Amino acid sequence: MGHGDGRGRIVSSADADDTGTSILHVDMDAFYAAVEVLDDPSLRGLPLIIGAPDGRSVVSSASYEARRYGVRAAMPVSQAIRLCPSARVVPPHFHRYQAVSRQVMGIFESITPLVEPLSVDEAFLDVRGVRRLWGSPVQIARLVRERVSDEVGITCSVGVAATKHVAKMASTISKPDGMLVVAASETQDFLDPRPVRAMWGVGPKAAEALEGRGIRTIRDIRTSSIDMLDRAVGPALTARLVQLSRGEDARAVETERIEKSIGHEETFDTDVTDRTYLRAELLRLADRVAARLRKAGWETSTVAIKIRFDDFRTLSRSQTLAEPTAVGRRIGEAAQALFEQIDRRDPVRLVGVRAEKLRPAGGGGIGLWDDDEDWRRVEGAVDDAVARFGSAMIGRARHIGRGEGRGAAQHPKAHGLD
DNA sequence: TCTGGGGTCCTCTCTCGA
DNA sequence: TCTGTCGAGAGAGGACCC
Repeated sequence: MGHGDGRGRIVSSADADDTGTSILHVDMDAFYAAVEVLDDPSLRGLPLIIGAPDGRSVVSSASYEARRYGVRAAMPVSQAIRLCPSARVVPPHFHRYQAVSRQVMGIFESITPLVEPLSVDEAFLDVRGVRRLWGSPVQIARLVRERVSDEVGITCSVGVAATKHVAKMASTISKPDGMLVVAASETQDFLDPRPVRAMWGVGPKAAEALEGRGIRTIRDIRTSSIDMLDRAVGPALTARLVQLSRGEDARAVETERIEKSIGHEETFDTDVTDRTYLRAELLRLADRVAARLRKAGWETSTVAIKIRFDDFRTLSRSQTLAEPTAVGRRIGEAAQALFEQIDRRDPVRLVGVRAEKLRPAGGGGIGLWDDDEDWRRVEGAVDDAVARFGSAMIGRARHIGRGEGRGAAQHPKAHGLD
């Protein structure tokens, strides 16, 4: 999702030179905010902040009207409201965004079978094989933009280039509601003056390390010594950045993506010291992970937990299981055992459980447990928790257990229940 | 003035066996 | 039998992406 506010936007004309290009990067403009406007047109033109208005939530997306005040994704909602007090804060509706995303991806797939979704709101398209059907890459980009606008009612931006990296940079620069074409022969001129931070894979830390050595533009990366780059960002990133800085990017548009891990984590409204409650949370998260594993037909052979303390220091622990499993109880027990290894007793703000090293289910997990039985056990655990923490928790806990809740979990202390 | 959630990938350290 | 070395794999932590 783009973080910019549209300043510095560059777009191409409809008859731009697209020689040597075949990759499109399509990115929806302020996607979550656009879907909210779609569903409630009275919001059009208002500064919108998509994020839970209470607790410790952060901005998931913001309309361009809000971005002009400095509001950015991943910023705490409280800070965003201070920057833009007139903004309307809208809680996110993720199921709705996924539904609109499916509609948009359907349009892409009706144009080319080579579609690689990157997230809910962006995708790469390889249009090499469909030129005779739809025309040149520029004509296809225009078609995509028209169809998304006409059939879905939201705008998108498209980068057209010879490689994925350049196409992605181009779409970012053309936002919102634009198209930028970089012909193969113009790639180096396009890349050279851009800041290192604009490169895919260069975040705040890498940018700081590079800029601290005077490496500020992509041209600087291209012309710096490998030794200096190595010292700044390490050999793996150096190799990648040097290639990208030359416009070399052999990555194809991949239509299949294999999940490598599945996890859940939750930040509490207020920090938690009660270890019994934290153990129960781990079990609940493990159940959600296990349910997703079974639904996807996977088993896990490694369970990892994440604990974030009140000072934001984060620990992780992981363990390889004797046997792969998709059973919530086994994952939960492993998570709880890992938790017991952590000596620190400070207040905890977040707990997470993740299943790693996935493999297709072949044995014990599936078949031993069905969802109904798991739910009976979850309901039983909820009843135990209610007995322990008070009845006011029951509605919230059951909602969370069924995956209906979202955002920060509620500790009973937050309600003054214990 | 506080810092979500769901992921992937990389680096470093440690352990273990050859 | 002891010591050193090397590679593989596991585990921990961090950076990055949307």
